[in-house]
Parts: sequence; structure tokens; C-alpha cells
Amino acid sequence: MARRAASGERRARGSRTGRPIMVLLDLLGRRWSLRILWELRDEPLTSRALRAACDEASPTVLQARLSELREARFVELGDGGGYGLTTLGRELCETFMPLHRFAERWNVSSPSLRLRGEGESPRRR
Amino acid sequence: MARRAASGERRARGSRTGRPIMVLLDLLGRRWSLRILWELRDEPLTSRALRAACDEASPTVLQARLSELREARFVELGDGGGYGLTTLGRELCETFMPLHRFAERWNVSSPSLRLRGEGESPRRR
DNA sequence: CATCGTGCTACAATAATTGTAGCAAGGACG
DNA sequence: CGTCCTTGCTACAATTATTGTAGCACGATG
Repeated sequence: MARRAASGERRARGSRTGRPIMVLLDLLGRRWSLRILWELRDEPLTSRALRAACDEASPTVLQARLSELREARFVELGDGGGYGLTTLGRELCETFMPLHRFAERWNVSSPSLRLRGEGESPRRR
Repeated sequence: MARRAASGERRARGSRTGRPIMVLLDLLGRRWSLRILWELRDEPLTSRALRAACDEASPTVLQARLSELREARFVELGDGGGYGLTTLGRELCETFMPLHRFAERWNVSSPSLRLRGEGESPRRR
């Protein structure tokens, strides 16, 4: 159920079915989404502090992600400025905490994984 | 594709510090990464079956993600064909299972969140 | 008023992704 | 052997997303 049906099917980013898990995976799979939630996990941050925490990512994307995250009700702009997690957002973040421990155990042995685009397919063009 | 590298600081995708959690968040934040892991959670799939499961995403990205995921030792190409999760990959996937329940409770009320590019600022060049 | 810090936007350059087509290698079958 | 499959994987132009830099309007503070 909950299909858009009218106004022409669109195809994009694997959320076509509208299953909540797909929508969520899609949303979290956008650039900086996970990072933003992660950086907000402890305390609210102003947009600029958040930007600083995210390696000075461009405000354009950050603002776009923030809008989406706010629309998803994971993040809110508190009174007096500063972005923070909502109760829902905090629950989501809790879900990710095990990821931290996992990452530590994982401990990336492959150096070419650290930065995008290095050590991938030998690109012959 | 000119890599900027070459001189001093490399900046890309928030993995600059090399902290495992950042590398992981970065890797998982790439398009289709989460989805691939998700689709592989039950059983191995051939590259084409996986593509079908991922709404016919283009083989270019899928192959790129698969390479990265293999390099991260989350996914492997089993003998006789077909991609499957490694033990490590299965552990990672376990970490995500709570996400499923979360997504169900969440149940996206905002229609503009379902597909990328809808409801955002229609900024076009 | 001048100066700061908010959240947020414009926009050209660049990088990533999509979509379509196709390759080489391997099995099965005749 | 030759054809027909299917596998993993690649080419490449077109399209989107992201980056980086600049700057806006608003409010608070001085």
C-alpha cells in the first residue's frame, strides 16, 4: 500500500516500493547523513559547528541533508539556534552505537579503502 | 578523473582522520552500500540477481560498491559465482537489524522524503 | 551604526551515478 | 566444433549530486 500511483512512477535511489526500511536505507545512504547524526549524538551543534565537525563539508549539502533529516523528524532546529536530535533521532542514533564497536574491531586494514576512489578498479580509459 | 591528491592534504568524504568509525560511516554512506548489504542478508545473490533486487541499479555503481565492500571484507564472491556476506559482513548486517524495526515504527509520514529530489529546493542550473 | 554570529542560499566547477550497450570467459547441448 | 546460455564486469555519454567559495538577511551585542 501507500503507493504514489498517480503522476507517473519515478525511479530513483531504490525507494521505489516505499517500504520504510528502503526509504530509511536510502536516506541514510546519502552523503553526510550518517555523519551528521553521528556528530549530533552527544549535543546540539550550530550549523557552523556541525560543518566544522564534518570536515568543513560544503554548506550546500549539509543544509540539504539537514532539511531531509528534519523532515524525517530525526533532527530539529532548537530555539535559540543549533541543531539537535529529536527523541526519534536519538533512538535512531542508539541503533548505530554498536557500529562504533564494530568499526573498532574491524579496523580497516585496507589502506585503499580510506579514501574514495583510490585503489579501485584500474580505470583504463 | 583527475585525482586531486598529489599535494599535501587530501580531503574527501569525511574520512580524513582515518578513525575506523569515520571510514565505516563513509563507506556505508555511499550509494547502494547499505542496500547491497541488506539484500545479501539472507542468501548469496549473483551480480544480476543483486541488481534486480536493487531496483535495477546501474551495474557500474553496483560493481564499484561491490569492489569496495569486498575490499572491506564484508562481501565475497563465492566459488561458482554469486556474492555473499563474509562472517564479518554478517556481523555488520546483524548490527543493522534493529534498523528494520525502527523503520517500521518510523513509517515515513512525509511524502516528499520518499524519493530524492522531490520537495527539495528546485535549484537547477 | 558597526560588528559579530546565526541559518541559509547562489552558482560554477568537479565528481559520482545512471542508463544502455556490450565484452570475455565458462558451461551445457547439439 | 558452434551455438546458446549465464556469469562477472566494463565503456561511456548524459544526467545528478557534491564541492568550494562567496555572500545574503536576520538578530543580538556593543
